[in-house]
Amino acid sequence: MNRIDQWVKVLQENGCRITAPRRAIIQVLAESHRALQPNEVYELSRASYSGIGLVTVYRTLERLENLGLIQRVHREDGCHLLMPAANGHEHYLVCTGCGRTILFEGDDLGALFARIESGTGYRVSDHWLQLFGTCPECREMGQTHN
Amino acid sequence: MNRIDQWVKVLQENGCRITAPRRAIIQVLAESHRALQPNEVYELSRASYSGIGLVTVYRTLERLENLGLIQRVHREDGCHLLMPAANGHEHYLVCTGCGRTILFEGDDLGALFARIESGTGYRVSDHWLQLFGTCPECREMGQTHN
DNA sequence: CTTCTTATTGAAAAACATTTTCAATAATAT
DNA sequence: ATATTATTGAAAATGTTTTTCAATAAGAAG
Ligand SMILES: [Mn+2]
Ligand SMILES: [Mn+2]
Ligand SMILES: [Zn+2]
Ligand SMILES: [Zn+2]
Repeated sequence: MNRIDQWVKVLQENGCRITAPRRAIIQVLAESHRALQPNEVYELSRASYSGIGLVTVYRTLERLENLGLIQRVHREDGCHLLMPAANGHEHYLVCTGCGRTILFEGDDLGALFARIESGTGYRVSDHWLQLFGTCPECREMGQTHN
Repeated sequence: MNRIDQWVKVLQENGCRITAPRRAIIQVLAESHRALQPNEVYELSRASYSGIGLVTVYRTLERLENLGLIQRVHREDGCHLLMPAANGHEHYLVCTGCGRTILFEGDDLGALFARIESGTGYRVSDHWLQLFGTCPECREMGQTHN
């Protein structure tokens, strides 16, 4: 079962109606390998449903985020970019060249948390880790062009 | 030498003039233990310089950020909160109750980066790590009041 | 201290992003 | 088929950040 069908199913299970505008938005986001701004989602969605309104994009993004299907990706300039959500304990690695974003897991911060908790009196309940770097394609281009 | 004087010095060294509005803004930010929104900086600055304009706040924030004196703190809902910048390799730990933010260091992600690089072909150049939790004061209040 | 240069200021307007309102439409259950 | 009601897009409202511009004042120079 592909991601689009999964998302549609989740929406249906939560009493949402499946409409043409929503299908267009879901398709754009579910298949994107980089984080998109609301405005970009709007533009790209118009390819499959030209009559779509920007308002509907915002409303659908909110739904998808609340259902845990999409997630924010932060960047230096802003934090309103959206990507298919991570599964469980995964984090994003964002290419600073082209924006292509992949997921990774396996960070082990338990020891760090323990040390911080005993040293500061704070209790650590959540962490947010995001990596930046260069994807193979961008590095290759950089080497040949610069 | 306290932080306010340090910041003033850095500004002067970079050809900036020290004005009353700037002093007000610097004082607010340099002494804050939690991240502030531009609007909050504005309100708090009016205490020491009532005639200040919001525009000046935005302009000064940009300066301070460019000079590396303040830094953004990210939160679930937004990333436009500002704090005195970390020194070197430090990260923030934000209390989700009161917003009080402290710094820590000593995260060792080298092994993780190496594994990701060899596994994905990406090169990791930068990382953002931010922790969320509860400060001692908030935890105590939570226990007695709830 | 006085004069000069020019960075800085605040008001107002503009630009931009996001949310609310509302009547019309269409998805879904019956 | 029909009824219910979630969803839609246009328009207006809201909130945030930036730009424009003439007046001001900080700091350098004499
Ligand atoms: Mn993690
Ligand atoms: Mn680190
Ligand atoms: Zn890339
Ligand atoms: Zn707290």
